[in-house]
Amino acid sequence: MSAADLFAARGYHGTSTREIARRVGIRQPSLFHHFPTKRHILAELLERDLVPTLERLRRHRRAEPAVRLYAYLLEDVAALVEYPFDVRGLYNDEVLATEAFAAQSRLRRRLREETAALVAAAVEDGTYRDVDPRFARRVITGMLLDTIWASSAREGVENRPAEVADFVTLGLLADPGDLARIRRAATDLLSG
Amino acid sequence: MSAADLFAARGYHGTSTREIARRVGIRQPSLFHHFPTKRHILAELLERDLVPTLERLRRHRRAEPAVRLYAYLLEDVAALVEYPFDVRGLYNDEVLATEAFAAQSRLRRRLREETAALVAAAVEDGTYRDVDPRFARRVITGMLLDTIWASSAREGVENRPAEVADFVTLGLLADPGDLARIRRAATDLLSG
DNA sequence: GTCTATAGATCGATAGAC
DNA sequence: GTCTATCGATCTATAGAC
Repeated sequence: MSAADLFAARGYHGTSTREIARRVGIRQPSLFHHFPTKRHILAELLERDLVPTLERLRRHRRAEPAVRLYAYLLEDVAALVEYPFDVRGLYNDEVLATEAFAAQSRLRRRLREETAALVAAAVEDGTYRDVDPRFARRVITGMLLDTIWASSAREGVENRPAEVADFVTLGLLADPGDLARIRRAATDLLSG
Repeated sequence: MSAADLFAARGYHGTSTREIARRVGIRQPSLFHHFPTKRHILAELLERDLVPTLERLRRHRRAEPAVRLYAYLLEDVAALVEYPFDVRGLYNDEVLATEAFAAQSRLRRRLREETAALVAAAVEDGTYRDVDPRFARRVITGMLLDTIWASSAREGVENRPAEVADFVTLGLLADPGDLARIRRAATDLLSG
């Protein structure tokens, strides 16, 4: 569904149902046979992004927090780079605060909370230095979103997951010498 | 001018000239006495953000690259947090690629190039590890934009500039032990 | 499930009085 | 420099035939 690309590039209001329909190959009113309103179209696209992302974050529950976060970053960036549609910019619109997107907003809040909790746990066990988990969470989501700009800009995308995971981990570690160990544990987790 | 808040929150297309006019306290057609088109309104707002940002990046030309970048981050985040209007989301719309915004796109490209060049110089002199300067540039702009979300969300904003500068520098340094020295040099630069 | 036709609202921008 | 009035385009969504 390339409607997401339109929403991402031009925003919710800048994307007309006529144009969405044209990309799908039907006429504008035919859209309303599949979706009750324009908002429901965006809601489904958001859902299709948020659900697997949250699922990735929740994997490997038994691993140590810093390793889990590293593994999550590897998987998430890899997934974003290969995405069937362009997510960037999907989340920058005020319409998302609307009643119609309540379910998606809940998913998004949960994603944020659980990311911050993971950081907090790694601070707690001494692996990370004493950073504000909400600050770290914001850095991470900011990097993830901006990473996607890169993937469409097609610049050396192969090792980007490792770059992102390394950068974030280095910014958070109490002892930077831990990086190699964490990286190894995370890749073991994913390959095993 | 609170029109920027509207553009930032709802995107270019989601912001009507009627609403902009209402915030300014005049009627919609009166706007067109001050600006020839709606696009020129956004163009001026972009200009008002980009020009001082680029100026900040260019300060302290004689300092070493890693120190300059640290000082830039301190100043830029501090400025963003105190901004008279909300910049977040201003730069996420496809309309910016339009002819009407050619001048602002040039400014923005220059900002990106010079940031990447600063990173490249710090890699060159051995202060930073061997990261892709464009990747680092993207991380930095991603963090800066996402930082602003925090400022409007009003969560412990006082030491955010230092948090951002520390995080970015730690993610880039070849020797994390350099952080204290660079931080000191940068604050000296700004106070001196 | 797709179509044509169109309702009803809102958009950016202009005309012209004051 | 602000106003009222309004044009013409475009928008989401509905009605109803096939």
